Amino acid sequence: MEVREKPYRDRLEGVLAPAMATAFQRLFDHELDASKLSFQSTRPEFEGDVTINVFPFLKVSGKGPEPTATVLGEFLQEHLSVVERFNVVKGFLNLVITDQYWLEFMQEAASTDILQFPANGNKVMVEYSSPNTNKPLHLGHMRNIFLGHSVSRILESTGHEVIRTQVVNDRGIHICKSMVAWQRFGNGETPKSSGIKGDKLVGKYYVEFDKAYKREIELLVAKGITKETADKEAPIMQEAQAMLLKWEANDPEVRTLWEKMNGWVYDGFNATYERMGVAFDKLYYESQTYVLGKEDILKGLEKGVFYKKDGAVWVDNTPEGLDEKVLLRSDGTSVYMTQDVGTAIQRFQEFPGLSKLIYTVGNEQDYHFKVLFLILKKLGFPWADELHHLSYGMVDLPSGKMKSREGTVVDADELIEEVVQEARKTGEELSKLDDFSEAERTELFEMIGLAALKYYLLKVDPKKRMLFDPAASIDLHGHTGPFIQYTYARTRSLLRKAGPDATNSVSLEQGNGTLLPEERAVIKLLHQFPGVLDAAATGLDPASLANHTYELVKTYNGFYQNVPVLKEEDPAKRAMRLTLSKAVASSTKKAMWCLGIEVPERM
RNA sequence: GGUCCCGUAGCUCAGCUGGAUAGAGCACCUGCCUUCUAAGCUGGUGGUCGUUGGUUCGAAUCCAACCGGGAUCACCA
Repeated sequence: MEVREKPYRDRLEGVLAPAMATAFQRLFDHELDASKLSFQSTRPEFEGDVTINVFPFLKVSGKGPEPTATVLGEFLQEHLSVVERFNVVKGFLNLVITDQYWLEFMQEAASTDILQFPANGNKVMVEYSSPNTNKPLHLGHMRNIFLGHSVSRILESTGHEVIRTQVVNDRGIHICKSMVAWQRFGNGETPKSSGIKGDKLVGKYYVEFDKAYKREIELLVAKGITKETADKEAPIMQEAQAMLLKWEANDPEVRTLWEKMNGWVYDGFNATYERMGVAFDKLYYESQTYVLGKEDILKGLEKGVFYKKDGAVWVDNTPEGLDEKVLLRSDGTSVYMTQDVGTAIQRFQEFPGLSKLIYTVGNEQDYHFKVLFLILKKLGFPWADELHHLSYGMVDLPSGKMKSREGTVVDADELIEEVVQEARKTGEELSKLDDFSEAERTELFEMIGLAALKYYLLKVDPKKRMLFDPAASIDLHGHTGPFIQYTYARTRSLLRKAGPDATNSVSLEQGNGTLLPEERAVIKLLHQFPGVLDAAATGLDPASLANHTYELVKTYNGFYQNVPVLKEEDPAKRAMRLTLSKAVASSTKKAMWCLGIEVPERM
């Protein structure tokens, strides 16, 4: 059997699997088919820690389920010191792992960061957020941003070097609309003069544009012009289109206004990002990247990867089960796909050694990315296989889909303020914070509110469409971020009271059978944590990490409620339980860091 | 119409490389604060895992068809 490539997957399996291979040689004179070997946690109603299912091996053993499991169990018990004893139920071999093993692992988890893997030399770029500059960030962006940010952290924890990036969609007809409306109706209003946050102000004029546009269409239709014609001929729309042309022609006046209004938006975005606790290492602006890709497409045309039809350049993806797609219009201009091709190429040139590029973009663009990756593969770039679309589902509201046109979007700033206020309300009611200064309270409530929101959005499988329930998102009880924070604060409280040396006298020499079920359950979840992190990194899935963290702290709460720690008189047991609390504290803190969530010392 | 995704408790979600009696949270009912933080813990109610077939020792999990919901398929971005 080969050495496992992923030592973090599960350490026990790393010991058990080779022993199983040896057992197969000796007992059955057969190679073990490792793909059929599966380990699972023993169900709580049976005795044991790890369960091996022997059904797949009955042909090889030539025996029934029970005898097969029994001989394997005897072999493992005899050859592995970590196997204390075993029992067999039907085809299930339940192994009891020694307390010694669990205690040693606990000690390690308390003294080292089990959720930090060594650097592996891989450089990964993660793109997320990527907003338009004509309106403020909303709930949809929040899922995107928290996801991308969390994935970045998870990748860092598993040893990758991460470059966080966003493409700011700063050009195009949408921003021209805001600009035209501001010119017409703004009377020189600025964020400073109005006290309105920059992105909100520009968003306001985007809405003003739409209103004026609709009025003009109505007027034209009233004059007997068809709706279709009116859509095109409304003066304000023509003005916006003229402005876009001027922008492209580098008209100084338009460019100045554009820079001014985009500047307002960036100030607004940055304030929101800062409150969210996210940041980027590298920004791309579409005003600079939209010209990219044209030459790459032409090169592809020369190589015969693409073809010309009616003056336009096409790619034929029908052999791959997709469609044909235009890459350059017959007038030679680019489409959206063109610049995405060019941008990807540029990034790999700019960052030599970049091994992976992850796009955090909604699943409505699944097809787009399929085509993009395929085109880059056809162009022969070896890194084309390392492109990933982190595709996430839309966020629905109880009232249905979010639509910016219909004003049903949930504004990011408002939502954050709401959850923070809710945290404040609850926090003040519980009145545990009498000695906190106002500044400390504010910081704490900010932390708790954001935890509620981030955890709420991250605990659901990213791939799935999810429902945003406002009441549930500000809930601080149950399966929530604040619940996890609360448990962390409990562990910190214990450790503070115990003093700095409290965990020093922990003894690993305790006899087997002394570990309580509550203690063992917590340690086992800690033991699984590195494997969960590894899987989360591989699957770009913060939800699995979020759910495991919840399971851990929930189990710890059961321990806390039923087993004395500080009040335990036996110094060895007391030290052990404090060490366990320390391990839970540090792992929980790190896991929450991976989710982009901070944890408080007290709450 | 083609392609892709999703249907699990009243609601929101886990579980899905096939394994033992399908799990949480919310909601509802029930106990536990003179004791380490009750933002907690305990017990209970609640399921044809969309439907039907197939694969097999074994299917919520894999395959097919169907039903229901969504996305996407522009010389748009």
